[in-house]
Amino acid sequence: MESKFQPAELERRWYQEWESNSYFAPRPAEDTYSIMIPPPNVTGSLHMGHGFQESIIDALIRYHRMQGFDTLWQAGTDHAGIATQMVVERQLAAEGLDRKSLGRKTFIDKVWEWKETSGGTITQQLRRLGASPDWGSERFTMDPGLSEAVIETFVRLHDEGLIYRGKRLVNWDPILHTAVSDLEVVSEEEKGSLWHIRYPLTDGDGHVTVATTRPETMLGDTAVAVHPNDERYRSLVGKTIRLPLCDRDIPIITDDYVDPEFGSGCVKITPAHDFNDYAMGERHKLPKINIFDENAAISAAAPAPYQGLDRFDARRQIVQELQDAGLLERIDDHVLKVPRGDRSGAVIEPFLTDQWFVDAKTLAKPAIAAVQDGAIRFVPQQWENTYFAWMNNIQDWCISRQLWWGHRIPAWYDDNGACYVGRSEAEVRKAHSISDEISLHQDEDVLDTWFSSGLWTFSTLGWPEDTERLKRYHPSSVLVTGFDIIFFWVARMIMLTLHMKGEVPFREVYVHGLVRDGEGQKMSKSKGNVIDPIDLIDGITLDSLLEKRTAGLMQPQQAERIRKATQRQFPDGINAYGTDALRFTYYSLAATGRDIKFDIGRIEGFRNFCNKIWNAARFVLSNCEDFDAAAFQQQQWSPAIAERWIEAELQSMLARVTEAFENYRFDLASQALYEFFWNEYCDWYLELAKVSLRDAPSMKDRLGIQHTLLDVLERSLRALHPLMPFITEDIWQRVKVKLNRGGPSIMLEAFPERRADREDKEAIEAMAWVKGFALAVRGIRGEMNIPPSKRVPVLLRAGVDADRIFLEQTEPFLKDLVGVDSISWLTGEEAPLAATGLAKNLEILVPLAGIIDQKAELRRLDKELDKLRIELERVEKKLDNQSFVSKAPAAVVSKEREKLASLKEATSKLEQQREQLDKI
RNA sequence: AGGACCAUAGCUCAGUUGGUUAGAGCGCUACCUUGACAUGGUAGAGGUCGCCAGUUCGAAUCUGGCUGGUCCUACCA
Repeated sequence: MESKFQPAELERRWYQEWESNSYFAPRPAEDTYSIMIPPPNVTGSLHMGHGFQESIIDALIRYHRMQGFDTLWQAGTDHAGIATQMVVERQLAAEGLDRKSLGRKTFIDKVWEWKETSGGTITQQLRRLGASPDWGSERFTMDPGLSEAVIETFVRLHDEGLIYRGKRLVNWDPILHTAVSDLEVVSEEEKGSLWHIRYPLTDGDGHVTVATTRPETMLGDTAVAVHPNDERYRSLVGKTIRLPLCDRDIPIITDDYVDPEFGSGCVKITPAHDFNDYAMGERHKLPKINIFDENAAISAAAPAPYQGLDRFDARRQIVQELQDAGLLERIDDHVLKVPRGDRSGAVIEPFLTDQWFVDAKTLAKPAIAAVQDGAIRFVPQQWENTYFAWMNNIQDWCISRQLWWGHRIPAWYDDNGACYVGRSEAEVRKAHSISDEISLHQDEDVLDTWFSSGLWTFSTLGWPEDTERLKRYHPSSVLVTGFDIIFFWVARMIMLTLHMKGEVPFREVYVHGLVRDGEGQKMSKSKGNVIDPIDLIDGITLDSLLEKRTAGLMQPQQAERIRKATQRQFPDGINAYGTDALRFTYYSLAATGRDIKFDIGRIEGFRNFCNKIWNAARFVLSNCEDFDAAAFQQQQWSPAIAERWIEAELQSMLARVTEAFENYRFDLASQALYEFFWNEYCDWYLELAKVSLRDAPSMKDRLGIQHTLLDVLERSLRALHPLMPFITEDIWQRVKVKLNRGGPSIMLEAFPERRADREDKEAIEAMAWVKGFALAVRGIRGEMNIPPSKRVPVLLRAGVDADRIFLEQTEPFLKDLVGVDSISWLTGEEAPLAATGLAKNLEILVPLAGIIDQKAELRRLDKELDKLRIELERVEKKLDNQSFVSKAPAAVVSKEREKLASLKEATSKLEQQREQLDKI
């Protein structure tokens, strides 16, 4: 083995080994455990969020697989309607083509072609993470089976009246030319203006002033509204105004919605282009004038001079004309929220069109109940509030999209516009007795991507067929996802699955946080702060990183700033840390579902941990070359104190790890493993074993110690494996040979079994004593600057029986661990001049002769005494408090009393020692 | 506007039903290349647990308020 851990080669080798042997496939067992991957977009590449999420899923999967479950991790990808269509359209644009000139069929063929050739990037990258999904059953949301599930669901919901078609005001993306759902609209504050416009009264008796952020929509105004209690306008209510530039008369009405405090307290109402105005229009039966076309340019419904103008050009022109007419009272600067499409960035236009909707209110009821009554549990639980808040307030879901890439809506129209929904044209004709002479054409629209994602947990398992897989793996055990898609996906999955399948899609939802950069900023291409998980695994030079971060920016002027920031943060690029270190970093940061600031220092620390494991294994293997498993088996070896102790520590680690896994506390699991392996096994047990092996024990003892070294290492590797799959496999393969146990791969082995009979309190106490002794002597050595090469004698005084027993059990270790050449008890005679340390109340003296600076020792003692006295005072005060003594539980009080006695004794011992030292 | 979460060492974070001398990693200081590992070892410095009240014998932990930060939902034309 190399002296340094080199991850790259072995990661590739082992992954290939696992995959080619189908180790990821489910294996029959009584209990099942299943997780459906949140399907990444086929267009996507792996980012830190995926890395984090899939690492968590893989840990859960590997852990349960090792616990003996029939474990399925369902793999797959999402067709991601808008995102994918945009990618392919952009490519066509580069070739001077567009989808309309190609036609629907050719365009869709192109998208499929693209999906086949370059759509699998992300699944390849998933492999680099060591992910172990069942690749053999990978699904895509537009596979025939899944498409069938989509059509079946649509038709059934339609038959039940839960899907309907209607003309509604929807969010329209004028670049993509499609409706989008509320969730696909992001509103950010932007600087704008508030125009105050005079609307003259029809009777010529003055005017009212309305304030608006969108003057161009006045072309579609059908009323002006004031608050019913607003005295200023009371006399005008019922009159009409003459709408400037339009020569239409529109009424002045009252509505509670109007805030008299804002602007002039008088609002123009445009029912066809604003959601609030739409609602008001419905209340007051106002006409709706649609003044835009699908490009958000002015339509034929508006006065001729403006027709065909883009909305922003129209705005400029209208403002100018109002000003020329003296109707523009003033313009205020105004910050407003501008709604933009999350994909296109275009300003979203509320637009009246025919669309398909899901009656979400009806579906939400059982979905709310499922979480309320605990059929589905959120972890952390607080997310349930978010879920309820949205579900109790849910709006009907617009599911039609004016795109080509996606599941086409299974509805057909005849030439009279009559609409028929069915599984196919043939079914529709048959059901409605439509003869072949009558032509039918299918709805041009496709379904929102999230409609098919909503069926993911059961469509992937073969539904609507009643398959074995479906029976076996549904409902899934847990959904692992980010809070950002609770509404998009989680809620819709729960609604659709409960309704279609009659059961919950999953029993638990583990909601993890977002991965942010070191400063807590969201990682984004435009900020130039993205870290690619693959770069953390393989490393990247500064030049390549700069290239990557500044290429293809939407705002090229940001490039210089990004270069500088990147150079500052990664002056030497990024080192190659390997997958295991990256994964372990994710786990250590995965606490309580909060957001993660990704700190490069953490991964470096865990790379070092990998190296530590590697070198510990090197040490063990090189010291066990002559180990003979068969010979060991034949002996009746009873473990000595050090071996009993490390076994007990292993048990306690396993208990912590198991509990952590049950509670999705991957940070605690990783910490327990790290602490056990480094701070107990490496720091102490390997050192103890060195001593015992060197002291030429019997062959029986030698085999026993070697067995412990190998066996504890082997079980540690198995416990670590769900978190660090590669290094554990590589080392395990070498260790299992020595132990003569195990199958072809660590990933198929059982998670280490817990053994209550090996929780050895006595051994733990003995080792605690050893540690206390070592710490006391090392403390003296350290602060007295005694060189490590200098061996010192140690004298003991004032011990109790336990001290003598422990000393007897562990004396050989003590000498080596802390560089001591002799240990003896002081009996009666005067102690020599010495430095004093305490382990509990055992006095440990290191004679000063020729070694120690007396002044330094006095300083050291004073420091120790100060600490003791502060603590002593605190405890005394506590015990002097009558109400503490009478009200606190007896156990707490007696613990304090013991502490007091012990502190007093320690203080007086050190004081005596100090006095003696001071005299000389 | 409503809601959620966060505030602990220079930095990133643990601290599970109130009782520890408040911890870890990184960074920092000193010493050490001793046969697994300098991606290492040993010792050490560093915190009035954001602020103010309250409950309690006892508060980092519970309650209320305040300040600062992050985010979500809704939205004023």
